[in-house]
Amino acid sequence: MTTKTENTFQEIISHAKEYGFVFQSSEIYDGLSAVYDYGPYGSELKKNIRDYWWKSMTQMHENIVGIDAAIFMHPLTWKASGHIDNFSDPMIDNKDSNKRYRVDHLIEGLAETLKGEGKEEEATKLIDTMDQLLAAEDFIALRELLISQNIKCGVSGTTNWTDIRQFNLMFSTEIGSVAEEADTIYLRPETAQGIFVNFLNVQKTSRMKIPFGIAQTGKAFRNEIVARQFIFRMREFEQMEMQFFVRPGTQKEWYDYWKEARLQWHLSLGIPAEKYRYHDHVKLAHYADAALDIEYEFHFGFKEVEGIHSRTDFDLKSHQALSGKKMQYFDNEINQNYIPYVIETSIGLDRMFLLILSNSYENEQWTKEDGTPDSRVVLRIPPMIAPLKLAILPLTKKDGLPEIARELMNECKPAFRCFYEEKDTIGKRYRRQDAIGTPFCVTIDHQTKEDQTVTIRYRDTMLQERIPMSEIKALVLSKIS
RNA sequence: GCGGGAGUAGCUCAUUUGGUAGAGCGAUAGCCUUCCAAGCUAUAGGUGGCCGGUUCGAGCCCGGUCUCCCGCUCCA
Repeated sequence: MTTKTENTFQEIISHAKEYGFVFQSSEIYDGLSAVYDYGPYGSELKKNIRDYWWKSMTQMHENIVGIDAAIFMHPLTWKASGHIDNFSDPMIDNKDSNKRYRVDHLIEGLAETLKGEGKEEEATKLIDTMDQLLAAEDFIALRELLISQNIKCGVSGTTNWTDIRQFNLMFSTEIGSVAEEADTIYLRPETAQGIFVNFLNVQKTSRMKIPFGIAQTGKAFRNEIVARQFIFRMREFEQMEMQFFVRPGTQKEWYDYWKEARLQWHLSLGIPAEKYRYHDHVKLAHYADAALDIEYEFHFGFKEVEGIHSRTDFDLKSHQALSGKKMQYFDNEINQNYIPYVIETSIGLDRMFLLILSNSYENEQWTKEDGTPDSRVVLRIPPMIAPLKLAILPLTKKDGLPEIARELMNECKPAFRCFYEEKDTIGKRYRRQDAIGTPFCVTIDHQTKEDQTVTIRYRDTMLQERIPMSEIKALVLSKIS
C-alpha cells in the first residue's frame, strides 16, 4: 500500500531548511558561497553522528585514544606535510575552449610524449626547467615555456593561453595584532597533522603501545575553486579522523583491517550495503602507498564519504626532518627504534550527515481505506542518532492529560531528548515528528487515567501498541543504544 | 573558472504584451476534545536577491553583482 516516490535532491535541501536542519550561512546577506549552518535539529543530528563515531572509535577500542588539537598550527607544519608545495597548483586556461589545466600536467604530458619518441634527454631537460621555474614561481617564464614548446589545448588545438594563476587551497590569516610584525598563519586544511605533531606526547602520556590509534574530530578549511552540491563540498567542514600507528611492514594488513572495519561501521547504521562501494585510488598522493574511498550512492552518483589511506611514514619522517625532533618509537618486542607507519581513516562529518539525510528521506503516498489518498514525508533516521528520541503527546489539552504527560516528560528528559506538544490534532503531530525523524511518539489519553497505560506509536511502521507508561523509558532506551 | 537554468511569504508556485503582488501548504492564537495531514475563526509574514539604467510608471525590459542547481573543469 506504500509506494516510494522519486526523491529529488532538491526536495531534501528544501526539507532540510524547512525543518531546521541546514541553513545557508549569512542568508540575510544573500549567503556565503559553500558555507552552511546547522539548525536546531541539524546540530542535534550532527552531534549524534559525531558521538557515535567517537564512541565506536575510542570507547570500543582500548588502543585508540582521542585528542582535540587547535585549528591554528605552526606554519612549518604545512611545509612538512607538503601542503605548501603541493596544495597550490598553478593553473592555466585555454581561451578558445575555456578548458583549464594544471600547468605541470601539460608539461609532464609533453615530456612523456618525448620519452615515447626516444628523446629521453630532451624530456629530462624540460622537466628540470619546469621544476626550476615552479620553484621560483616565475609564472611568466613558465607560460613562455608552454608556448615555445608549442603545447596545445587538447580540445581546441590552439596555444591561446591565459596567464598562469595560482590557486592556494589553504586559507591564511595573520597571527599577532601588530600588523607589521604579524606572521602568516594557515587554517588547517586537514586535522591529521594535529595528530602527527602530537604523536609522542600522546603515546607517552597514555602509555600506548604500537599498534595504537589517535582519533580526532574537528573543523578543516579548504578554499576550493568550485564548492558545490549543498553540504557535500564546503569550504569549512568537519572531519572525523583516526591515525593508526603500526610497525613498518605491517601496514598492508592493517590497511585491509580498517577497510573492512570502517565499512562495517557504516552498515551498523542500517544503511543498505548496495548503496556502498570501495573505490581504489590508482594515482596515489605523495604520502601514500595505498588508498581507497568508501563511496555512497548519493542522488548525484557514487561519491566519497570516507577515505582509508596508508600514509607510510611520510608525515612523521617529514616532521622529524624539519623539526629536528625524533619521531620514533622504541618497540620492546623486536628491540628496535623506528618511525611508525600510519593507516588513516578519514570521514567527512558533513558528508555523513548528508548521507543519513539522503538515505532517510522518504515521501510516502498511499490510499486510505475509504479511498482517499494519504501521504507523509518521513525521515527514517536510525533511532540512536535521531535528533529527538521521543515525542510526548497528550491527546487533548484538558482533563488532566497534560499533567500526566508532564510526569512522563520529567521522567525521560534526563535520559534522552524528548519533545512535548499538545497543539493540533494527534495525526498532525505525528506527521510533524515523522518529518524530523523522531522514532517514537507516546500518546496519553483518558484511559491512561484509569490504568496508567499509554499508546506508543512507531515512526517506521506507523503501528501503535498499548503498554504501561512505566515501561516507556526503558523501552526507548533499549532501542536507541 | 566556462556553459546552461533559476531567484516573488518559512516551503511549492501564480501574477494575460510594463500600470503600486496572490494562492495552497506551513506558522501563531483560539474553537472543536479528536489515536495518523488537508474541519472552523482570526492573525502575522514580501521595499519581488541586491545595485544601477530605460520609462510618467519596472516583479516584468537592459547592465552589473550575489546566491543556488545542472554539465564541464577541479577536488595532493
